[in-house]
Amino acid sequence: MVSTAALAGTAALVGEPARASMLGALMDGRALTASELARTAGIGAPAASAHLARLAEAGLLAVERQGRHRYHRLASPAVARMLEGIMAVACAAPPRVGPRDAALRRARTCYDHLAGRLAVAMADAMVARGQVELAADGGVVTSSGAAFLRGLGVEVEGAPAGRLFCRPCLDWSERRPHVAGRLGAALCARCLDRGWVRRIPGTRALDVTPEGWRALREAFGPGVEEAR
Amino acid sequence: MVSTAALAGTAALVGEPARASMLGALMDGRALTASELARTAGIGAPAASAHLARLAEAGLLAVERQGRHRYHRLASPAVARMLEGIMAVACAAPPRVGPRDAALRRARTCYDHLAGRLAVAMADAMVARGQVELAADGGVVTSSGAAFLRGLGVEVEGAPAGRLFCRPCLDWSERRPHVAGRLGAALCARCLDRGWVRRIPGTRALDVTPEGWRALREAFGPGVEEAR
DNA sequence: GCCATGCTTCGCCGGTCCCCGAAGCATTCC
DNA sequence: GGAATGCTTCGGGGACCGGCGAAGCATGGC
Repeated sequence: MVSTAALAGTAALVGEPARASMLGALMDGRALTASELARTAGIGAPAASAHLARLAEAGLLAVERQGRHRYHRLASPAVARMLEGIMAVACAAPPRVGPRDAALRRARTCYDHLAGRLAVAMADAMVARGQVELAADGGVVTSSGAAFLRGLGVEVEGAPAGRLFCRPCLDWSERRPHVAGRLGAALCARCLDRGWVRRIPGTRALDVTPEGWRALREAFGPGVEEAR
Repeated sequence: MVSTAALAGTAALVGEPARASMLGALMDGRALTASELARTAGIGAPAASAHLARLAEAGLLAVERQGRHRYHRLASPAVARMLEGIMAVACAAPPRVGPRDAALRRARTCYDHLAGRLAVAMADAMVARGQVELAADGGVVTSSGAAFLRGLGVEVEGAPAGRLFCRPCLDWSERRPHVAGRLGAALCARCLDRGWVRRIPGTRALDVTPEGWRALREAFGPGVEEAR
């Protein structure tokens, strides 16, 4: 029973609105300062300081001091995976999903990869064309998929035997899988640095540029337009 | 911000010692009655009833009434995945891992598959022999692996294109991946019904029978003995 | 029909923990 | 050096939540 205490302790850290809000803000993979996180959570500096100290102590956050600022980020991909897992359960529960956060539902980052309708549509397109195969417990990129991705400028070095792996990640708003893992991260990075999508400051939501819609349509087919 | 409230709510449900204890007890995939869970958590019937009602309401548990008993089980594999994810983070944090629960660390069930030293050793053996390939974000069974598994009587119907998928699951006690997913479940079931491992009542720990050690050694090589 | 068992609801108590205001270091800029 | 900014520590007040005991429905066995 020693382990369930640890389970409860970690979950309790996430199970507090202010802390959850901070962790959610960090899910895009960036590092934020203590005061930015305090503002996000809607609490004062002292309370934020205490929360952040506890999260860091427990190994959920990594802290980096830079001058008189303290930058906080998720300590590891495992933490992001944990948060994704909780969100998947959290958003499966309520029968009625709020119509809010339309921008978030359309396109957002999920730690290091894309999520939302756009990401699901991209995954669907790649699956339909036999470029990737996704199952509940894993996914692979086929050789035609590798060629397609190379054409996009996405280079993912192979996994064990030269294969390309991609982890499926249950999209909490769409409730269908999108592409995560190394491939998801590379794809997201490519979309950002080609200017196809842009971060919307202050949120995890993403804006798809007009050029982005053109390029994505050309690469992934007309299906992605439905995410618009 | 609507989503972080849900995140906090779900995490808070897990973040309470009594509830975490109950969820932990259900991680072996079985269904237990309310009173059994109350005993496990070390609380009275009224408190347990309230907790279970909340967990069911939130969609973490599925309840099935059978006569005057109420059987509770995890509502879905997603819930188990969430709990695994939290455990992985929880057990990565504390630098000192208690020497307790030696039996749990050796071999246990993890929802529907095997975990602990034994499971990691089995995964290692299969990887070393090129029967499965595991990466952080996915895994596949090779054709030689499929033949090996068939020989064991483990039949897993193919994923998308006739491939066999196996999800890697970070072992919270060993901090290395073992085999989960459909393959993990099938392997675990096979070990149980051949009498190689037996459930130890009242815990998720597993006992490996003498015959089990012989059979596992023969199938997976001498490496598994080190888990003994 | 009656009792026993399993689970739930109600009312109350107690502890935990989360927040803020004020004051105290640390770092940088002028 | 002095002032401003960013963050932390301290102390106190308040709210939330979990636990038990007693009593109230259900279901099953005799």
